[in-house]
Amino acid sequence: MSAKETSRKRQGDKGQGVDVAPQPARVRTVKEIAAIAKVSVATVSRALQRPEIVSEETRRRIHEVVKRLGYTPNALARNLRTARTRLIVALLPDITNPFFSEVIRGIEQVAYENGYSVLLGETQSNLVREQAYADMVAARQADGIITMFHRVPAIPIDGRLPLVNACEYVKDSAISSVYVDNVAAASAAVDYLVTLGHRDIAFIAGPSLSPICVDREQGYHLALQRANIAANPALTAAGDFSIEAGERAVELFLSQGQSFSAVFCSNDEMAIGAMRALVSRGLRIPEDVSVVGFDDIRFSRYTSPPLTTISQPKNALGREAMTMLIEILNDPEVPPRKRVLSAELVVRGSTGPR
Amino acid sequence: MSAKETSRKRQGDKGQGVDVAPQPARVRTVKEIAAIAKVSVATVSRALQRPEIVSEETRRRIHEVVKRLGYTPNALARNLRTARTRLIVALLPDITNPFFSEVIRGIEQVAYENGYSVLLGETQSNLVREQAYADMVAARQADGIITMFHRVPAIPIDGRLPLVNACEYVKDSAISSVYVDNVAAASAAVDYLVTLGHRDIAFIAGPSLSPICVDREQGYHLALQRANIAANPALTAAGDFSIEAGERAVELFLSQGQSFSAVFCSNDEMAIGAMRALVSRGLRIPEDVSVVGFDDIRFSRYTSPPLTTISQPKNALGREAMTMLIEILNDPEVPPRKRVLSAELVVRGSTGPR
DNA sequence: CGGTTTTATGTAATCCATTACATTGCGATG
DNA sequence: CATCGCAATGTAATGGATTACATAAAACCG
Repeated sequence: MSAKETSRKRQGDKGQGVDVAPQPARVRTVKEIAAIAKVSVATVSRALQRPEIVSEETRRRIHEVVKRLGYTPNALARNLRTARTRLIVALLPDITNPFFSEVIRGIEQVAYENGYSVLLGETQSNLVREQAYADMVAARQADGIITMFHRVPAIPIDGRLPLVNACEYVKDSAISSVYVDNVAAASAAVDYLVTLGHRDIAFIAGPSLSPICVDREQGYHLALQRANIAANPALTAAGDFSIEAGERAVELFLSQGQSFSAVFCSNDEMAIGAMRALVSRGLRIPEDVSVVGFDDIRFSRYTSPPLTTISQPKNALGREAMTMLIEILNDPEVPPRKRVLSAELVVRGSTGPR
Repeated sequence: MSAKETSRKRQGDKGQGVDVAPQPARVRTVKEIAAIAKVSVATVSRALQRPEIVSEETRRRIHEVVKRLGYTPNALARNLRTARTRLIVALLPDITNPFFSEVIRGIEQVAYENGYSVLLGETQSNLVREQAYADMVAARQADGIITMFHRVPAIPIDGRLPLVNACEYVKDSAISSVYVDNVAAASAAVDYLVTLGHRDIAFIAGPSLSPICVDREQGYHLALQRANIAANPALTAAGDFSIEAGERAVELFLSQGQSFSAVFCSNDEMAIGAMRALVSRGLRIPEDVSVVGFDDIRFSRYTSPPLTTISQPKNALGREAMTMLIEILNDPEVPPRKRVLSAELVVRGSTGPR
């Protein structure tokens, strides 16, 4: 390219006469396009933004130049001027967790339908990272943010904040959230185990910092109460949503000599870990122990036996979250709200009669 | 806050005298900060960018105002002016695929060490989406891009392009890539099966558009050749990397009455599907059929039996990709290069002697 | 045909921060 | 004491688009 340039001492030889510029070859701007197309910058901008208000002839000419030179408007300049980016950031603690992927798909569908793009940020539950991404909104690099964990980063924007909390929720009523009724879902799962005749039902909890986990535990207790079963505290173990945590919990129960015929887990990954630990101890699923998970991630269909679990409406959660965010973006006056969806039990092979 | 505001009819009562402005409450700009701190905009900018060149006293005053008003500089304006964003976009076809998550972690580590932030884009192998994200670079919303699929979107930036292709590669030598030696890895996997005494080894291929899949297939054939085994074309099936594809492939082999004692799969998810199909037909793993995957995703450790697979250096792939991208960003002159890492076989329970 | 819209385009202000260059004040040096 | 250098700060240009407002030409109308 630079070789070509030096050899092009005599310019304007490529037809058209004088208007073939010296081809500065660097990055293009509206100005250049305007000069080459022999119109003003305003017209170029219009031809690109609202083609219908530019005359057929001019529009064609401008588009030809734009295409020929491979011009892409500088989005920073545009966004600076218009004070909007049409970008939203979706934050999730862990992209590995298949639960989120469908939620994201829901977010992206609605975003796309409304002319927004979605960028993902993985926070690894790290407060600093959560804040760093949230700052993008304050710094005007994104219009809004959807968070999928139980903390809400501060966004120092006066007026209300363009944030929706999805899948989780925080008590603060100023924060819009979309999530499922975890108490109802968890108790439905345990109800089902009770129906199957189980009475010694273990529970593997999730991180207790997260309100949804507290709710799931509450649902578990609620169902036991309804069935007049006294909860055995030794049959509840704390976990952190990982496969390993599920394994450890079961090891713990077994090593303590606890007897139980069913385990309800706060998420599918822990259920997978639990199943693994049970099998490695020679127990059969579901003949000896029934296992129920929560979330219905894609892999839960492929465990052996396939996992009975609570299926969250993942796509709907995402769609709803994005819809709410767009509402907020369009009208800062809309009050924050909590939207609660319902989840349903999916019975597969990991549960059976006692 | 708004309640407080309305009650603050008489302003300036909070000490300091006249300089406590009427609190315009809208978005802050350097100008406002400068006015309140009684300095010029240049000094404010300096106090924030290079504090050391501003006098102790002034710096303190400015920082106080910045903090008090919750001022965040407009990143669009900054990036526009400085022509860099310190943002890079990492594109992956499918966030569900656990293979990528570790790669991304590697990317983020190096990015962070160098002051960059990473935004993720899921393309779902959709050309339009790939291009849309890539356009962010052309539009100056991001400095560079790492792609994790086998197509390279066009980025109409004159000069070289700030793009690194990771995990996959394209033939084009103008594109920098980081990937593993798939031929060697695949043949090592098959060599191992041969060592175990297997001779009827089936192969489930990945998308043939992807060069790495072609390489894996080539590795398979290479190993067979080395062992003087004639390849049976009926024992090769096409797949698309999904669990379902693995199931279908095995169903196909079995329904055709093919006899085989081992299956080598182009990725772990297909291997999981294959195992599932084998088990549901009553075959035991590894007693009746050995299964080998590729990638070593997190779940492969938790299948039953645990999957023998090729472990890609996922973190290193990510780190290396980001390192290369930073090199390119720092010096546009560095020539593109292909970096090939090696992968190793991890033997677990899904393989056994014939 | 004069006057009023409408359509197409241009001029210049604007968005907000960064930074080159200019200015000021002060201590150091000869 | 004049001069120089340096430190601290200010002034104004700049980045690249969008768009309010202005203007010119064309279309319309009675």
